Amino acid sequence: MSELIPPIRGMNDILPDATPRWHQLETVTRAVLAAYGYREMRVPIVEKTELFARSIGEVTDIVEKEMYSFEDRNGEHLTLRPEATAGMVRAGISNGLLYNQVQRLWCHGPMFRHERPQKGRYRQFHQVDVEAYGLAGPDIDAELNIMLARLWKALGVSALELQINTLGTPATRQRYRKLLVEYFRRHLDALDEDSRRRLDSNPMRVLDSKVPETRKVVEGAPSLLDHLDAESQAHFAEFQKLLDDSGIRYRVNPRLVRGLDYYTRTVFEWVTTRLGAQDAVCSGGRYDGLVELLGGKPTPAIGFAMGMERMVALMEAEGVSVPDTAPHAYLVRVGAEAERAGLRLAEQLRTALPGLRLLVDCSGGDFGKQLKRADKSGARVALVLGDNEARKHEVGFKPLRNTTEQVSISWDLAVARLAAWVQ
RNA sequence: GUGGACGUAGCUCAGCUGGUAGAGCCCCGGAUUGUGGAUCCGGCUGUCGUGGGUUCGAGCCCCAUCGUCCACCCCA
Repeated sequence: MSELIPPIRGMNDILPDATPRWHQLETVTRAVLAAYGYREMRVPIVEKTELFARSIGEVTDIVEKEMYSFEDRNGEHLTLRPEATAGMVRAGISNGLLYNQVQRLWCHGPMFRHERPQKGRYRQFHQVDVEAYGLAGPDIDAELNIMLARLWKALGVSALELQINTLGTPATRQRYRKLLVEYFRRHLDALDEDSRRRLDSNPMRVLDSKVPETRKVVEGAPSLLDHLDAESQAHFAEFQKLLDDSGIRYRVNPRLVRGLDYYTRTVFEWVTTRLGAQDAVCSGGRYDGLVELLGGKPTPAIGFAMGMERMVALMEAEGVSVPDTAPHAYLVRVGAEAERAGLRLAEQLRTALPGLRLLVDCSGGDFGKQLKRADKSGARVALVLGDNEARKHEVGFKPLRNTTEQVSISWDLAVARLAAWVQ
């Protein structure tokens, strides 16, 4: 044997036992998004590095130390996307989708961040990314979360809490930032090292600190909610009213600060207590300035990203059942005539019954061996074909999950029997 | 990037104060030459993560390295 080539750290293979769960998540998500008028778009996984640097923010952790960046053969600086919004906006502008138009769009696929892997955090991970463009009012903010509440219900998960906050306009945020920095500077001694560092790079993140000492200081800090401009305040109030109307429960979390620079006004996060430290399953917010920042016409926008690995983990944790993917029937063949006839029978069944999952034993052996495999496959029934049956155009119909006797029936009748199990 | 725990068969794991590697599951064969499940019998599989070092001798001790997990940081 040759030398083994190991997989890349933090990048997972999603194995056949796991894919039914992923399909379930994708299928349900697709249906809910369609019900709200969202259309799928597919964009490249690689973009120019500049796109992410400009949109996410030069001084964010993502851009400073987490991106998979490289030079291609032409010397262009490219990056594996660390998030989807920048590419979606770029594609929207490139293709004229965002000019004076309302668009409800979504995409899904892999994202890449060079972080230390842990539970719910990987270097290649997958997101469903949803974006609404051209809508400035709080009703779309609310609708997105109403839609998410419906999605959670459809997926069968309940251990999620909605947290909301507002960051105001860039102008108010800047003013507030100043106040905040001044306040923290007065209490510098009480701040931990990380928080001191953040004071220069991203002071609002200090509000999110988990260090007890720092938390005490944070409690006395000025709140952004008290320094909002009137319009942002009204927007946030209306957003909450609409959530109330829909019976969506939420908690205002003044410390909720998104890590990406482009967020404005409404931000939100659906969190769970069931997944350890990486508790945010879905989060997003408004980014009214991003389209313009990337060279488009000023366009209000709001969106969110759902972490698929985290959602899959939550579904597992909550014991959501997975659709059965075991074969409906397992065909065993013994004898030269039966072997040939069996393949014809299998094709007839598949033609007559779209959706039928039929496995033909091609490993050989006597009836005992093949039936053992039939049982292991999880099939409901074994179709038993020997030369005797083949000559008479019949097949043994042997239920494997109850004690019903095997019967010999015509091929046509086999179609009718199996039809009941195929949707 | 920081800290801690852990890497032994395909999987889950045991392996004593350092003495030449084991169990269960899985898989394969048989009991059962046209019939699965339960039971019984037999069998296969190991760069002990990798590379060094200490030692007469290393799965065990030391160093380095890679990986996994958990937490920090950050975030989906």
